[in-house]
Amino acid sequence: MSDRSAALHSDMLLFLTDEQLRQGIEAMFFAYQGFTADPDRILAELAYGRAHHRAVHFINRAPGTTVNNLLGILGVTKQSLNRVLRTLIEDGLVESRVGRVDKRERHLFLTEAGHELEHKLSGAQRARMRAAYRDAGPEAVTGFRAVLEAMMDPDMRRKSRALKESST
Amino acid sequence: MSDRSAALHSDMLLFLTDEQLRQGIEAMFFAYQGFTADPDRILAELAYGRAHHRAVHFINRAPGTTVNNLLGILGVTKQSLNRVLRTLIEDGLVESRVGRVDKRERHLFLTEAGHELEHKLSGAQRARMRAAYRDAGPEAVTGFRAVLEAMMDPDMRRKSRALKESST
DNA sequence: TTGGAAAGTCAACAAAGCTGACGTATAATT
DNA sequence: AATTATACGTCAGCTTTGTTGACTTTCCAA
Repeated sequence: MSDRSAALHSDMLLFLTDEQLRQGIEAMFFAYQGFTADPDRILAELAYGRAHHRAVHFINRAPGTTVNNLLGILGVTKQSLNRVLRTLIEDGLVESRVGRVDKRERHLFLTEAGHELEHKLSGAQRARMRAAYRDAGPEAVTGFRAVLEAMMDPDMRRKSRALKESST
Repeated sequence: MSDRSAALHSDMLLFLTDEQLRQGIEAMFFAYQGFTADPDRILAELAYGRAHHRAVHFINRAPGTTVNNLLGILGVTKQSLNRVLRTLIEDGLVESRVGRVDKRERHLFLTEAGHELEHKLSGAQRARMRAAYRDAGPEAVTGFRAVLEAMMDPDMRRKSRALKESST
């Protein structure tokens, strides 16, 4: 073992105590509470839930996505997604268009009203994210993103990256 | 505005694009999926859910805590917690002792079996956290924690800190 | 000592996940 | 052309975990 890697190793040993890891786990829990709190309040007034939010979010991010694709991103069953999607379509927030090349597919889009809700929800969430970034400082953000990426399941990491690249 | 704060300001403007914020939001979503995946698999085999995990986790962290206190940490109603707690007590994972000074209160403790489950669950979660920290590097961890803290609701931040301090 | 507040429990309901089975339209394969 | 596979929707029924409302038991303060 080189001096350098030995130093790194002992750094890590020092750092990754059980207690530190537990604190990270708890931080993740509490932060996620905060992360969802603002949209939850908005959704509650509209008789929607988090499931609706997620659908609206990802349809906005990948307009024209198919039901099957959305399923893969959200990690739920089609029955579960279908229930949510049906109400969103009925309420005129989402439009479902039959695929032109493959007519079995349904391509999903936000309507004007859908975009409005999306913007309201993501606005609240972005405001919190922005505030957190501001409080933590620019350098912190890089680390934050790196750890989150590393925490994902590999196939989700792939999907996350695909979304990022598609929206540049 | 000083030169320094002007520079910082423009940094921030550059940094906090809508797109960056959205990516942070998505990263949070995908990472949380990964974060809960391992415990979820273990719990499924035991016919328990995430709610049981959370209860067991925080009882372990704050042995002797009251139901009311736990309620505040978890952010659910007492009826919801009670159901979970009841099965854990029936199954012999949690012990509920009537308060000695205030007999209305119940103090909660993990039994031997409870500790075993807690260890199994947190082991899986710690392993993932450790791997993520390792992949992201030590500097990243500081940033990660800072952003998570900043993202919490203030009262939750207080509770998170109280837990940290109590276990040193 | 009595009346209100607090801690906890029981009952019933809702949201959103799940499995399984089935139907229909379209595409792909043989 | 016939078969098989895929994409989507739907029905039924179950589970987990959240909610509100009503009820005891206990404590405390007027």
